[in-house]
Amino acid sequence: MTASFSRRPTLHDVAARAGVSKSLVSLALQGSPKVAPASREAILAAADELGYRPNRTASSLVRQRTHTIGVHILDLHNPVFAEILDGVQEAVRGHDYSTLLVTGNADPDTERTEITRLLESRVEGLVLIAHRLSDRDLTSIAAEVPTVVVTWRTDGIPGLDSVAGDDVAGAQLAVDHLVSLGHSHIAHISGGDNRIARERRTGYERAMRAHGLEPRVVDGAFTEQGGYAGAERAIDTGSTALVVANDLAAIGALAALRARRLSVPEDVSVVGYDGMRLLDSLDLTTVAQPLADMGRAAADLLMDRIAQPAKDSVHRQVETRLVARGSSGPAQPCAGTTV
Amino acid sequence: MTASFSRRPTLHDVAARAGVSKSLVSLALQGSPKVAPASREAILAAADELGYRPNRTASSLVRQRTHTIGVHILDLHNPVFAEILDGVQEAVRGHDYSTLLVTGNADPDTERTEITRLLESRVEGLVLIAHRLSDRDLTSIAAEVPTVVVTWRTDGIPGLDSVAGDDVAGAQLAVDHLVSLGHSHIAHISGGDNRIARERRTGYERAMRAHGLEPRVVDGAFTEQGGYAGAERAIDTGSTALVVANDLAAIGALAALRARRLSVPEDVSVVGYDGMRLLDSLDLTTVAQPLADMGRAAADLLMDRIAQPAKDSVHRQVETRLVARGSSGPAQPCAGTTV
DNA sequence: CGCAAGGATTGGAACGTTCCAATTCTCGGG
DNA sequence: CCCGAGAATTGGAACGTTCCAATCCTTGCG
Repeated sequence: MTASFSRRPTLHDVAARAGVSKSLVSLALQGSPKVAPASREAILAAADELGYRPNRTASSLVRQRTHTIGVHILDLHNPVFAEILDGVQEAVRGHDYSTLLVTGNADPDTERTEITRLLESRVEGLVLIAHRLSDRDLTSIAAEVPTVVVTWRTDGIPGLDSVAGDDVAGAQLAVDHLVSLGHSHIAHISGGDNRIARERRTGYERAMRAHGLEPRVVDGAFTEQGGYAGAERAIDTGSTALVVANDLAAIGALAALRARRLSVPEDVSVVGYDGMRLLDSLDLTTVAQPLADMGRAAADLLMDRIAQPAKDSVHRQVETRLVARGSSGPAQPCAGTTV
Repeated sequence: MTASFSRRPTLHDVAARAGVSKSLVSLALQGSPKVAPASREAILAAADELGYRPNRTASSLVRQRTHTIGVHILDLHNPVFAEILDGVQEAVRGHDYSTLLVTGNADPDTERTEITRLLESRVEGLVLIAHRLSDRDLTSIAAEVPTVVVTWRTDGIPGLDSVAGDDVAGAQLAVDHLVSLGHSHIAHISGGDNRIARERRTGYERAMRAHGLEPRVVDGAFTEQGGYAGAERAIDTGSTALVVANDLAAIGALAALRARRLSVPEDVSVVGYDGMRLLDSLDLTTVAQPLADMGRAAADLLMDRIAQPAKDSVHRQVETRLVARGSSGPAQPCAGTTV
C-alpha cells in the first residue's frame, strides 16, 4: 500500500485528502468541539489512511512547550538509581511527559555537556539523580529551568527543589542497630570523597562517639569493588560489624567475607545503605530509603514547579529506616580484637 | 545580570547585539569557515553575553533530523536491562545522539502508546530492549523507522535488526555444566510464558534428553518472587540442581534455599542466566551474555541502518558462555530422590 | 425577504532555526 | 579607473505545527 520510505504525511496532506483546510485538520485532531461531525469523520479517516503522525517537534516549537523532562543519572550500574528512575517515569507518565535520559560517566565534564544538551532540547524540567556539579553550575541551571536534585538536600538555590533522606541520621540508625546487638568493634567502609559519603560517615562517627566507641573508618567506594577492598581492610583490624556506605558496596563486602571464609552474621555483621529491592532476597540488613517514592516525589515537585516557577524552594525529606535482615546478628561474646 | 525568567534569547537577539544578520550568526555558530574572524568574534561574544542557547526543536524541524533515538525498556527493575541500556548510551554518545527513554509496565497496551509517543517525537531509530509487541506492530514500526530488537532474534521483518545470544544453546550449557558435576536431578525454573523463557526451556529440555535424563520443569517468572516460588516447588521434588530462567530469579531461588536451610552448592546447585555484574559478587554460576556489548552492538546496528535504511536485516548473535562460580558444585553421592 | 447570530471553516502569521540564492564588499589586474 | 573574482554577508523561504482573526455559510426571526 504505502510507498515505503516516502516522506511522512503532514497536516497538509491530510487536509488535501479530506478536502478541508489544514487548520480544520489541526482542530479536529485536537478534538475541538467546534468541528462538524461530518468533517471530523472525514478528517480522521484521511489521517488514518495516510498513516498520519503528528510531528511533535513542530508542535513544540509553536507551542513553546516540549512536554519533556530531562533526567540525569550518575550511574546506571547502580540499581538504586534505576529504582529511582522508575519512580520518576511512573509519575511523569501520569502527567503526559516524556523523559530524555542522559547518564554521567567517568568524566565529570561530560556531565555538563550532557546537561547542556538537555537544555538545548528545551526540556521543561530537570531531575538530577545524583550529580557532581558545582553550586555555581547548579545555580545557573536552576535559574534556567525547574530542577530537582535527588539523593541529597540542596538549599539556598532559588528555583531548585530536592528530595533525599537524612544520611547522617540513617548512618546513626545502622550503628544503633549494631550496638543494640552487642557489637562494639564496628567499622565503617566509606563511600569515597563525595557529599553523600561524607554525611553517612559523619553519622557513623557521631553515633559511635555517642555510644562511647572509637570510630574506625576505612576507605571504600560506592561500588562492589570498593566494598570488597574496604571489608578486607576492616576485618584486618578486627572488626565484628561493618556499616557499609551503600548496598552495592555491602554486597562487595559480603563477597570479601566469603572469600575469607568468615560467616555472616556469626563472625561479622554487615549493614548496607539504600534499600534496593534485591537486598530482600539477599537477606542483607540495610538502612532503607523509599527509592521509587523518591523518584515519584521528585517528579511531582518538578511538575509543581513547572506549573509555578516562582514558588519557594522545597526540600522533601523521606523517611529512612533500618530494615533488619539476616546479615546482622548478635556479637559473639569472645570475638573482636582491639586495633 | 540577566533578568530572571525572561524569554530565552534567539538567533535574532544575538544578531542584533552583534550588529549582523541572523544568517551570519547561524553560520558562525556552526563554525563555518566563511565567516570573517572579526565577525565571528563579535558573534561569539554576543552569544555569550546573552546566554544564548540554540533551540534544538527548531533546528530539528528545519533539518529534518532530531539526532535522537528512542529506547524502550521492558522492565527497569531488572538490572540486566539497565546494563544493556548503559551500553546503548555509551555507543550513542559517540555518535552525538540523545536517547528518549520509555519503559513498559504492567499493561502491554501502554507499550504501544509509549512507542507511538517516540515516533511522534520523530526519533531517528528505535531500540527495543525486550518488548511484547505483535509481529504486525513490529512490522509497521520497522517500516517507519530503523529498529533493532535486543534480547531475541527477529527475522523476516524488513528494516529490522536484532542482537541476542542463543538461548537454546545457553540453557544447554547450563545443563551440561551440571551434568559434568555429576548431577542428574536437574530441574528448570521457567521464566513464564514468553519467547525467551520458552527458548531457554527448550534448550534445557533438549539437553536433558540428550543426556538421557528426565526434564522437570516448574513454573516461575523472570523475577525474584518467581525464582523463590519455583525453587520451593523444585526442591520438593528432590532436585539437587536448578537451572533458573534468569539471574533475578536465581537470586530468588537462593533466598528460598536459604529459608529452607539448604546450603549451596552442597545440597543444591544453582545456575542463573544473563550474567549481570552483580552475580560476580554473589558468587552465582550463570550463563553469561555480554550485556553492555549487546547494548553497544544494538546502537551500532541502528546507526548503520540510519545511514543506510535499505540494507538487509542483520541479526548479531553474541556469545553466551557459562561462568562457573560458587553456586554450582559436585553432586553429593547420596543426594537426590526420584520424583 | 433581509438580517443578525452563531456555527463552521479558512488564511496566514508565528515559533527559531537552516540554507539557498542573491547582494554587497574588497581587491588586484588590466 | 573600471571590471570581475571571490569573499563576506544578507534576505527570505522553508520545516510542520498552532491559533487568532477573518470569512463563509446556515438558519431563524422579524
